[in-house]
Amino acid sequence: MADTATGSPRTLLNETRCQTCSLSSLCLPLALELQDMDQLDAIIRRRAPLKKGDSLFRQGTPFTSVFAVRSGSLKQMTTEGGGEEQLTNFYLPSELAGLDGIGEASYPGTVVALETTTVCEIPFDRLEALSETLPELRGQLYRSMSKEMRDDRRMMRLLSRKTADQRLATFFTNLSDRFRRRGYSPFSFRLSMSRADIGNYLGLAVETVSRILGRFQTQGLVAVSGREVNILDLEALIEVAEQEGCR
Amino acid sequence: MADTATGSPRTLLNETRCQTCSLSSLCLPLALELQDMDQLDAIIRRRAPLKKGDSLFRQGTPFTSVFAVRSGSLKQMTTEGGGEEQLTNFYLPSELAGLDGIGEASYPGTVVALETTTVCEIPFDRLEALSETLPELRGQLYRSMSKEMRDDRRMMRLLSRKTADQRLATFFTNLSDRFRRRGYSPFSFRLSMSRADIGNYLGLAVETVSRILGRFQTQGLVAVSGREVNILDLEALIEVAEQEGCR
DNA sequence: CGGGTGGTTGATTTTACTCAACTCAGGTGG
DNA sequence: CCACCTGAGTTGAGTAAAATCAACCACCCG
Repeated sequence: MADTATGSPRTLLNETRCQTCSLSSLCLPLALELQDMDQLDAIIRRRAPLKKGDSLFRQGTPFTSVFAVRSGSLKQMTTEGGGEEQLTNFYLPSELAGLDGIGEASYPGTVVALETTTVCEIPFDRLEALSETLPELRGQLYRSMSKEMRDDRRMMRLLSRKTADQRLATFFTNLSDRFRRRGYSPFSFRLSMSRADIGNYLGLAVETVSRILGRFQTQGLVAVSGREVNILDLEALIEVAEQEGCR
Repeated sequence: MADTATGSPRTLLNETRCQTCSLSSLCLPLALELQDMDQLDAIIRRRAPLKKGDSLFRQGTPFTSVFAVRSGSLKQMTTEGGGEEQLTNFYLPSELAGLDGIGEASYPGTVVALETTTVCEIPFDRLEALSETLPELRGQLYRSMSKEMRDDRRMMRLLSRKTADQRLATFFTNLSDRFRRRGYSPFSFRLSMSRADIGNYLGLAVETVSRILGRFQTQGLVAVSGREVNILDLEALIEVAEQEGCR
């Protein structure tokens, strides 16, 4: 997705402050006054871009910071009892990774870059301290956390009640929506994750993902070529995603 | 579960203060000084007990408070697009319901009592205000939220990777553990939820739940009679729950 | 040019769902 | 007090959906 992200909304290199960041209206600064934004700005650490496959933090590593994605994308994975990995989330620009480590000694999951990705590191103790005097910031943090909880609930619903077709359709409409909100085309984008990632995330075998993508294609819902996606009939896709009483 | 909850750890009627509440070591007051606890205490509203089937709040109702369970148990459900209900959580004594509504205008789910249940209502604006001066309280709130996020992740893992057997085994070991932490027997308890609830929660058909319970019984893992559960071989149950590479 | 990864397609199998019948316990009302 | 009814739970038979196994393709990179 970063490949796309370096595109449309101008992502200037000197865009190193919340005030000038094109994502500020979606990210933590949302609802902050200019001067407050400066204060938040002061505690944020910019990091060297992550390369594809680099991990932002690993499961079990001491928890220190939450991270806002500036460009690119991340995936979060958890391993339990030495078993295989479960992919629990994708993070797009303006989204916060690491929230589920708050209050814990260590991160409960590993977060890895799916492509070249830049993030803002926000040391949590500093954020905590700052939020003591900035109610809006605190509120925003709560909002981010409870939003992630609601997203998790939606995901649980998807995993326990939806068919493979519905899962894929939901995945695409959800991505489309998130791109739209960020100012990118909701109809045409590049997937930064592999089919295996998608399958893992949606609780499906890779083969199933592939097959259903093929079917969607013949049905004229989407045009997929490798990781390039064109949504041809968003309405119909939403229809598939939400159709009920199928099982 | 309340049936059990009214039992062992003495639940006196005049136990109307956090300081004397047997759950304070698990609930929000955890890590608070005595005097701080008093302050929290002051904002908490006790409510008349809910009867089985009563709803604590309904999806779409304006968000005002979070609720700590004092005795009994709750289930949380969400309906999406007029579809059927998805059961997303059970709440036992000391656990907080409503966290996922924080920062939203309305509750994203409906919470219903599974049996006679008493709760402490904590108006969120008051909690917010109080947490401004009590870092420990704030931290505890963060911890509760991020814990729920981690539980959600575990649930997602369960729904997308585990077999029906593993799901049931996980469900029982998890319940057992939660009862143990609360001072009840980890081996013998009463389910406050129906088979349908369990199935809905675990993403399984009622019949499947029933069948697997039967199998567990013949395997000597548990003895189930109606809603009365005796765990006969917790080790083996954990084994089943965690076995990997089965699919 | 060869090896490897990521992706697709086909055939078969497995798992859990659906549909249906049936049991059981609790509650109600005659 | 008992017959009946209802809802919850169990059990069985057949089915459908997606997993697995296996082969194959295409692109990329050295």
